[in-house]
Amino acid sequence: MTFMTAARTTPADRPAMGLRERKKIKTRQAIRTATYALIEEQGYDATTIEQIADRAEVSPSTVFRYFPTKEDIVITDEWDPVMLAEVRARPEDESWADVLRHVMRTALDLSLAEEPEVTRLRTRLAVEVPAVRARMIESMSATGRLLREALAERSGLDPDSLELRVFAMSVMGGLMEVSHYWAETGHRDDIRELVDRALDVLEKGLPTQKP
Amino acid sequence: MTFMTAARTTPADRPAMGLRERKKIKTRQAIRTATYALIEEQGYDATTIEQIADRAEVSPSTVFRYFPTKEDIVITDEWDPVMLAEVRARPEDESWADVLRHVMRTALDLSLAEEPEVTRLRTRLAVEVPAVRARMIESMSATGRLLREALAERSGLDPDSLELRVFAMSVMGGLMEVSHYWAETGHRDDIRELVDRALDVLEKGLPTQKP
DNA sequence: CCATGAAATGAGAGTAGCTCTCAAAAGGTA
DNA sequence: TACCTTTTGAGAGCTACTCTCATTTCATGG
Repeated sequence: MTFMTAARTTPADRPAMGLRERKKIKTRQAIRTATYALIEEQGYDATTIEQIADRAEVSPSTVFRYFPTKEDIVITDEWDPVMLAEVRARPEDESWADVLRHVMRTALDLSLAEEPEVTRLRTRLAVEVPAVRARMIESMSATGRLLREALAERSGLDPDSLELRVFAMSVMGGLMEVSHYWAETGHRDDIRELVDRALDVLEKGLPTQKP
Repeated sequence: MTFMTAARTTPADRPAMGLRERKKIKTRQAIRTATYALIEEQGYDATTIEQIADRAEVSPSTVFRYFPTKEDIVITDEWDPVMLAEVRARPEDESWADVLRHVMRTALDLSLAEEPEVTRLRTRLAVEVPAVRARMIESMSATGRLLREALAERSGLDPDSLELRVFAMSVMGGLMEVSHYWAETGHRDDIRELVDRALDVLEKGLPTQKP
């Protein structure tokens, strides 16, 4: 779910870490922050890795050591394991749509509470910058694989079957479109509500369809 | 539907064109042919624009004049208008799933008949090369917009509504996964059959789902 | 508290995709 | 043949990204 904000480090693992790891996290965050700021100021394309490195006070080499591509600086997230756990925690007899509804809401609430502007920036960039959108979809299909696993456990179907694969990707495609819609309409709507409506469509098909 | 083979020029418009336009088409085709050949020989990444230009006997500048990116040389297609017309030609009362079934079959038959190897190469590259996959999904969402239009006409729903957008993209996501599945399993299956199964899932949901 | 090893960083060179500009060549027209 | 337009090639330039190697920074055991 790349359009959500990246999770911060939980306070729990702070004391256990040495100086080294703490510095790494700080650097990572510095690069991201610098990138977001520069993009807000000048736009995505006009922002170069060199500028990012300068503002984050690291070398360009270091930027690439932390993020494989420029797009990844923007879209990387660490939510997948969280969401997978969330799925597993839902009751056995709940429908997949309700499971997703619940999981998405939890994730969105967290994300919007932590860094609402970043969440919005991300979705906006996904609409405006093809490369970012591409990378985002890419990571979405990774999430799709996880969703497949989860659905396989619940439905008893083979996770590698065409049916489950198609199903999972169609759900992801639909959810992706929600993020797009949200950004394109200027983030006016409540995205949680949009997600609910999308899941209705995915569950029950188009409304008021001709017989 | 980027995983299908690009349509050749129909014989009809051959005589009407001057030398200039005929040359352009030949150049375009030369670049594509050179690209496919080089990729088969050395792989996608190892193939540079310079090599492509050399083999196609044009300059690198010209390659970029014909195709905006390297990926586009591989995935560009001209099927969308054809498919849209095909959709419009289907009877009013046919379900969207049947419409898609029909249209997809027509397109696939054409594509497989004309250049089966290219069709396979494309789907394989979409699995193996992230950049190609990204570009392919990109063009898929353009097709998604067309599908939306078509579905709007049939259902009477607003083509810009969240519901229709989500629906169209979920269908495209599902169909995309078919292409992936096909390539990942070594093109062993009959893709027309895979498409049918996928549309069943999209229409009726997962089979044998727990109540 | 210091020496030794490991990990992180920076500097710099190199590749390739892609853009832009401008002059030469080829096609169309009268 | 002469003139205009379109297409092409040559080349310079930018930037994302990779790789290598020397230097610095942290961790650790004596």
